[in-house]
Amino acid sequence: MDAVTHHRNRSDRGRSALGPALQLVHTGRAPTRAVLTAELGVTRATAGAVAAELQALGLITVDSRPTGSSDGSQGRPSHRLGVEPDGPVVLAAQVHADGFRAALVGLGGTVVATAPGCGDVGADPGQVLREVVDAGAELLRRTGRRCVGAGLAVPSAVAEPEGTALNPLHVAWPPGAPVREVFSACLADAGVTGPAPGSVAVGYAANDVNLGALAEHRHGAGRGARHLLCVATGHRGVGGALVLGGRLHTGSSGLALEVGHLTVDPQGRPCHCGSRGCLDVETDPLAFLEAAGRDAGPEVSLLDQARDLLRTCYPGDFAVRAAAHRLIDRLGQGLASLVNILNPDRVILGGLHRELLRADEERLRAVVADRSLWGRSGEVPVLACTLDHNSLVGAAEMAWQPVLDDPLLLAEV
Amino acid sequence: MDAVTHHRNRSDRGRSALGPALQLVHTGRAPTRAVLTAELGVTRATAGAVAAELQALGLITVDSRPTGSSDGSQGRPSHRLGVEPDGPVVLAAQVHADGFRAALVGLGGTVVATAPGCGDVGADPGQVLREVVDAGAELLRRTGRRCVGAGLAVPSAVAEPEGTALNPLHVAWPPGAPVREVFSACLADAGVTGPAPGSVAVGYAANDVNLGALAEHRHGAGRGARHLLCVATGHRGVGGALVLGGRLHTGSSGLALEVGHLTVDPQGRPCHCGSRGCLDVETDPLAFLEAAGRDAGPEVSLLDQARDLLRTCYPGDFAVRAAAHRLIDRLGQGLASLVNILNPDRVILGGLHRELLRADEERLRAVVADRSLWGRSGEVPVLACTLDHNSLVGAAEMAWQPVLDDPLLLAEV
DNA sequence: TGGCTTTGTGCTCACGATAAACAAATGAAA
DNA sequence: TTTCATTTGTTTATCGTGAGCACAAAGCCA
Repeated sequence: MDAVTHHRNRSDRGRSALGPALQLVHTGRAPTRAVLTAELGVTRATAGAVAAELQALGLITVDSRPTGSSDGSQGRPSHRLGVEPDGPVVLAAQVHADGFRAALVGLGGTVVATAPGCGDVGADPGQVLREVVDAGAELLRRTGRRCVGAGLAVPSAVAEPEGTALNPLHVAWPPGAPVREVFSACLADAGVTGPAPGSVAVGYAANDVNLGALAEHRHGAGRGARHLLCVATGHRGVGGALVLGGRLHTGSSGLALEVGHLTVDPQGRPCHCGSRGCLDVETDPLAFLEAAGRDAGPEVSLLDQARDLLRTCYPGDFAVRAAAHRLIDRLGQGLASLVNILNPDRVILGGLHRELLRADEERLRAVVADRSLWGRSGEVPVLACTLDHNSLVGAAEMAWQPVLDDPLLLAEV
Repeated sequence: MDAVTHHRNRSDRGRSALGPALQLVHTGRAPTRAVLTAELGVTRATAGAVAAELQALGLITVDSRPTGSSDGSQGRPSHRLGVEPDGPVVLAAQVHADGFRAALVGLGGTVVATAPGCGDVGADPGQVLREVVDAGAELLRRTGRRCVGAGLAVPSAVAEPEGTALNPLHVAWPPGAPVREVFSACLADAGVTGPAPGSVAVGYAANDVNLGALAEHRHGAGRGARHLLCVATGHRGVGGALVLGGRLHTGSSGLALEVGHLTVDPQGRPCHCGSRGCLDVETDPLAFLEAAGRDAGPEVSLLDQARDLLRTCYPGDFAVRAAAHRLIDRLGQGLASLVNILNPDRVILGGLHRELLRADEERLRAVVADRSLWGRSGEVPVLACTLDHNSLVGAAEMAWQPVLDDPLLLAEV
């Protein structure tokens, strides 16, 4: 009853290099055991032991006989490392304006199976989350894979540590809905398992743009960035996210990067927040449609309408071109403000913002460079996101995180 | 020639708990050995060994017989830990609009000796830095203390890793001046020593507001904050800083928190950046003086003029009150934007902004709360900075950092 | 075939931290 | 005062992790 009180403060479990090693393989930064050795900064013996243990846990593959190995260099070829394709998976879920999506995602961001569900999302979070969790559980049953966690992406800021959706604008949920709690309850009801054998999964929930940023950082356009800023607009409003040192920066209560009310046009349109010219009302799909003089129809999502309009009519149609330029300028102003505040080494755009970037990269980059201190002293890389369902993959990343931090969780009694 | 290549990647030197322990004592979070044991999460034996080693290095004091110890609790009283008052010091330097300041600072943020120097700062960084370093070296000679590093605070963003002053607005330096290089050269010329015995100090240089934030976080109003945002205005323009997890967030190239061009008033005054209503031109001392209808005289600094005016005429004089309210509202808008982006758990204001906070706390807090998402769902603590020379102390913190990370540097051959 | 180069593996060893028993220093109760 | 409970410091034995080193293995290249 004496020393026992001490050694529980920090995670005493686990070889210390096990987690970092798994992350390196997971993100593809350790294709061979030799690279793993160098990246970890340990001896070959240690790296070998670590790789063997991860292999024994069923998380990675170690290919000792790389058939047709001819990477040019001489010397003994190194064992190739990879993610175990038949290893455990996590349940990734996403709720968006047009329904939900459930998927099983393995290490390396591999989407193993997907189950989309369409239709309106009602006012009761419990109902949708039950549907999406059940869909995920069905996937688990069908594939017979071991599940080691679950993550949920929602179109709202999620307050920490409460786990409540503060501003679920695109869905009819009540503000403050306890999404994480409800998600966890659904997981327990469906019998979804967590990292430790026989345990029940705890539900992780976070904002979809944040999770998209996390996914892009690990498997997409953000790989290798130390300070990654993501900005995206899906349906209404604008979301932002920041990844610092491989981790999401969610602020002290989960509400960081709520960038929608940055002023980007002093003479702009009035916003419900009381100000005018906010990023939210100046650069979202509705703003684009209205600036182009088009009416927003209810049949397809605003993002799809705006994207189609931009793709089909962009350089030619005068109104569309003017609208695009208007949004690009406003977006550039907002990005410049964010760059001045956060000084990221990379910026990634999603949703309609990605389309705007593709429409005129030069113009957007010029605005950002012109309006930011760093832009004037160097170049700020502004890129399009590359993953198809980055929010979903990000939800999976969040669910994988405990295992990535301590792979031995999988072997615990 | 094989394994030798490995074990230099990470700092293999040193008991791993030595640095964290010193930081705990340094920041006052470990007043006794028992608390140190708990904070480190190690056994009493380990904590004892660590404390003894730090004492042997001459960094801390371990008082085994606390005279008049009556902290109420029963049980054997714990040894009191403290910073060694006669231990090593660092050379802290600051350049500002009205001259420079040099000081010797010990652990715990204790200013041991100070040497101010007044007058205009010329266009040659080398000249001022030589003067300030010489003044610091003179202090070292007079006191006979061991010097283990040197840090410099400048009124400009400092680009990393170049160490150049990008926008030295308050001094006549050319933009891009290589301050760190020049500072290091002056230190070498003056024979200022570094952490390792016999070594020459390398110069660290950073923005003054950033360093002030670091100092407030460790020894001032920011103690215990996990995500600390500081905003301050000294002479012209506004500076910001963010401390995350005990470390300054300087962004990928040192230019984070350049908050001066946030739009805080769409109908505001034009700014040289091309926009209008920027935080820089709306909330700095000159803005206040002009809003109050006063002419800025050249005799004393703008900050002093504005502060005096606010302190003497605030609630009574109508023009002054209106001007203060105008600035408070603009500042609140800017803080709200930053709170939405960074979601800090504490905000600290310096310079004239501190005076504005003191003039009407309620008004400022109300604006921040009303305009920020987090403010509406909770309360954002907005506080005044408490340290007298926080930039100077912050420069010392920066210089101490290598030792705080690895105290054994002091004992190296 | 025999260098050369690079990587994997099997040992020993050093060292940091734990665990556990014991000693010391206080307050509270008898 | 004596005794006990409580809390902390100290000592010793022990263990686990990773380093260091020697050697084997597996490819290039001549």
